[in-house]
Amino acid sequence: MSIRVRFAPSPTGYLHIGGARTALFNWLYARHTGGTFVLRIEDTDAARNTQEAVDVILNGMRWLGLDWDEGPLTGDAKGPSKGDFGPYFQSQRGEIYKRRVQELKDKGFAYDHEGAVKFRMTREPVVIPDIVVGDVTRELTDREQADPDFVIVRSDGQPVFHFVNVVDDLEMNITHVLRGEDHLSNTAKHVAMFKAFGVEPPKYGHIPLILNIDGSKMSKRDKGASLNTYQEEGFVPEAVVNYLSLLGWSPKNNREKLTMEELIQLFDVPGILRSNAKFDFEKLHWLDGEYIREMSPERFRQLGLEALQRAKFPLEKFPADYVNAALDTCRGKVKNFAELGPYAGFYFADEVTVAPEAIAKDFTPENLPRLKKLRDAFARLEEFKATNLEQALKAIAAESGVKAGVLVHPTRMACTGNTAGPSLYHLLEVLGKETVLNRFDAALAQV
RNA sequence: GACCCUAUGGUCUAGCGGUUAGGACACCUCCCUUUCACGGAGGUAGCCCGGGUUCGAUUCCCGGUAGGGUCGCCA
Repeated sequence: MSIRVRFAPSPTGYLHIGGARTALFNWLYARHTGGTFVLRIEDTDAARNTQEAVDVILNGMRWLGLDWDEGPLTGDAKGPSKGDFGPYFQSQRGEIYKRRVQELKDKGFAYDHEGAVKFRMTREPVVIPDIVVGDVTRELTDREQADPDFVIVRSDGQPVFHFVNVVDDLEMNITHVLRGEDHLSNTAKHVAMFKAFGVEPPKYGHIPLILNIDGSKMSKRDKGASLNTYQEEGFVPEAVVNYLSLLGWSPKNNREKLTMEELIQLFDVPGILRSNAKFDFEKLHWLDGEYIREMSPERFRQLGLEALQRAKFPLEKFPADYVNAALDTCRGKVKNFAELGPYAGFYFADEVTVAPEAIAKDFTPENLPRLKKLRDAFARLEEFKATNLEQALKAIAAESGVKAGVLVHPTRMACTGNTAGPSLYHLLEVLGKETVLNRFDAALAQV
């Protein structure tokens, strides 16, 4: 029988990074096995569900490259979808739930209670077969012993999560459920309901949670908890996917960088770990840098352009060739596109600021004559090209009896306002003679 | 309070009775170099604790401790 898995997020207005990882694992499992990946929107809590909130999820999934075989085509609950098991919005499945509630009542597993409907839960310990952690025998807690039954339909007529989740998995023929470990305890309820329906439950696999770096639970407000921040801060989606795949799963061969194709090939349930993982921003940052360095020049230009536009640089004031040339000097230098603004901002500024401390350090009285000579040598250059610039600077350094660095640092500071940046000679070429001389003069005037 | 899961350097992890405990991020040193980044060489740092089982435990069992999760007419 073909494997059918699903990702069933609730439209809360953002896509939690842990939810994205859950989606990824399910997607990888479907692709690895040649199965079907279903996207179902759990919007039973009508009050806080909006089309915008659903779009956030769809956009996030698409950004990561996780396509679904069945599910909504738009964020509109009443809109089009694909697949034979719809509707894929729970808000549209009311009739199915009504029928299933009646079935439970008829079988004696459900009863009315003060306007709500409750499920008659077993009083015995429930064995939860879990393909990740093994069989888990779940005993009733003290509170559950006092009242084991739980509400499946609210008094306002709305069915609750535990019930619709089970009904949908059943109706949609879901064979495997990979979900966060926070659902493990509740799975006893789900298993009991499947039994009440007389149906074998799907194979459950509870994957470990993603925690903050300090070990606390990563909740909505924590930095980096929303996938959206990675989209907005210019991360490469492949890097995010790669990093996420390494949290709670291991290829077990010391590989760190894996393409989507490799992930699909290697991903399997036995590789899923059992312990929670802390989100290490530094490692994601490293991976992002790897992907940025290896991407094509064209894509680097494109993503770099978008990042600079987000950062509100007045790019329209510059020729496209200039912007591209500027971007090209940054390739292999930044590990994240959000760094591009501070790194390359001097290309698009009217003037740069050179800190007084930098003037004091680099533009010393003894260095001043050399810098003036350099400035004039630059001014005399017919062709303002990197090779010529390098030649000129090294010639001045040689005849002055100093290392190139003595001239390089002040020049960089004068032209960019920074101590680090793209290759000096190349950035000077891009900046052009006029700008370089202007900035040189402005810095010299500060001495 | 009860129930459940987990436990290898700071972080992600390999390991599945005998290993100099391996890799990656981060950090430190050096080399390369026009800065940074990259690359190269090296380094600091780890099996939570206590009992068993065994000739031998990081590895198996039990207990403790710690972390996380769950017990909603939220999902």
